[in-house]
Amino acid sequence: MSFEKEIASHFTNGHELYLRNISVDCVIFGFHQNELKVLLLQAKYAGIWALPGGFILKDEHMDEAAKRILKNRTGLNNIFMQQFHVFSNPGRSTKAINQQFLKNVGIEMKESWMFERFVTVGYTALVDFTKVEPIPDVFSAASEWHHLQSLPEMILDHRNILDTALQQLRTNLNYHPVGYNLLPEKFTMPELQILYETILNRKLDRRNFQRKIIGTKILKKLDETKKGVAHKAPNYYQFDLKNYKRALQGGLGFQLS
Amino acid sequence: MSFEKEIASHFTNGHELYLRNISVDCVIFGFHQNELKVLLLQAKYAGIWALPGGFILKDEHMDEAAKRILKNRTGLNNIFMQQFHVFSNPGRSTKAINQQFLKNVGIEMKESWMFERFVTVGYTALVDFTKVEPIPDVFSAASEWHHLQSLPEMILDHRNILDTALQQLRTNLNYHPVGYNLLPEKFTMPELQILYETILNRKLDRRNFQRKIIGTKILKKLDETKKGVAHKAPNYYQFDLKNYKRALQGGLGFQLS
DNA sequence: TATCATTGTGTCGTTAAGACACAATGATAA
DNA sequence: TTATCATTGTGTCTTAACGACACAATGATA
Repeated sequence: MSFEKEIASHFTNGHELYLRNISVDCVIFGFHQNELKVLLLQAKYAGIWALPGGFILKDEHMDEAAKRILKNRTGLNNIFMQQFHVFSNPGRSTKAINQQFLKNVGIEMKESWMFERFVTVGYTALVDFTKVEPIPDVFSAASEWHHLQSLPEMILDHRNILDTALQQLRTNLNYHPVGYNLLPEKFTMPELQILYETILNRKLDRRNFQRKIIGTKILKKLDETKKGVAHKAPNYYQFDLKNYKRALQGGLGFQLS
Repeated sequence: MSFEKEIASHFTNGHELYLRNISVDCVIFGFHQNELKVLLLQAKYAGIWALPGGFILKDEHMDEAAKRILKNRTGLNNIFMQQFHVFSNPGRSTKAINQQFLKNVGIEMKESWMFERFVTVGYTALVDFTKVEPIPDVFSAASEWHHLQSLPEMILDHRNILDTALQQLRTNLNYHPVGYNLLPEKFTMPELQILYETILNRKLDRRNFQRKIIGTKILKKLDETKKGVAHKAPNYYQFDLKNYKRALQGGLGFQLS
């Protein structure tokens, strides 16, 4: 299908596929080494940035919709995702933006489900950005990882959604284990600590960190040290997946200073 | 407007007023003395029970919708409410139920926005049930307070919504102050403790409870004791509204054993 | 006036967490 | 070959929060 036809079809018939007035926006955080980024899409023509989002199929659980969006923008499966808040400002309509978009495509349209107001549900995900080749959606010209320190202007309340998600991500470090899919199979304690420090954007005490993480029992200590490093070789660990997944559901419950 | 006309109008034209495919369900907990109840509506004809719910007006914030629903079912204003979860099971459609309802009213209808699937956002509220004269909505024959220990069969996933809300209410005791609007202007420490014990459904240590509550600074100790009680007269307290409201936003952060 | 259930206040031990010290390690440089 | 030194592994000390518990004060009732 040509681009124009795809767009026209989406605006005229999309409401036969999707629920109306409700959308899902995903705040996909990307980590690697010591960097934390977030995936943003740049709209065609307008150039403004937005969170990857989408709609809920008529016969689809909202969680599935979030996973589908993640899969379509990153290619990743089986990533832990969580709904964290509903954003329902009455001004959440992209009517003007969408009409301008259609005009640029060369389509005239008076009415569309896409012109209506959307209540949106925010989801978070945390992935390794080196394992992702970002894929823009049909409305976007680019899909890129952005440093949290230098974010571009964003559409509607997406900046607020992002900020809320980051808060939630940080709070969740106290309740949910983090690191699986983000670190190599075998990793060292300093590597895990850097992950936490990067998310929190502050330093943690090395010794107290180790004590707390060990206390959660989500790690298995391996009989192996990292080779070829200057100075003392750190021990390798790997996640104890059984305890890790239990903690994902049940929670950890410690406090990071 | 006659009942039949009101119903017919709602099913045929309601989507001009409200957002589609999204609803709000309120879990309104009621407290008094040492009892915790929840407000449920009994559907006309079918007799099954449901949480008070409703829809979001096209130009209304979702929080306002929740407050409007609370106001309409209880008459209460200015009650602290919180969204706590989105329920989006693909099977969340009341098509069969609504068609049966219409049949009982004496209306035939093939299509309606009310037959579609709804994603619903759960809200919690906690009120004094002696200050409420429950008002059924147009679909309901009765509106009653139910003990949490003896709940009737409920529509769709409303029982699950209620259980999730109760969990959230209990967890929130550690983060948000509770009691304003539920206790008299002046109250005693044992009265406040009973509120907490009733919500948690377990006993707390009297002395440790006092220590923690005092630590939050949400109370002002009055120079007055309760009169006419057998045994030692307990002191009166009242809420320090400034600190109370600050804690409502910012959180408390203690742990009840 | 004694009783007694209840309230006000304090103490003790345990645990979790923050701050910090010191020995062990192992590649690198002298 | 040996000393250096940044980094890691492990432990201790102190403080704060909290659960368990003791005891005196109160005030209507018997």
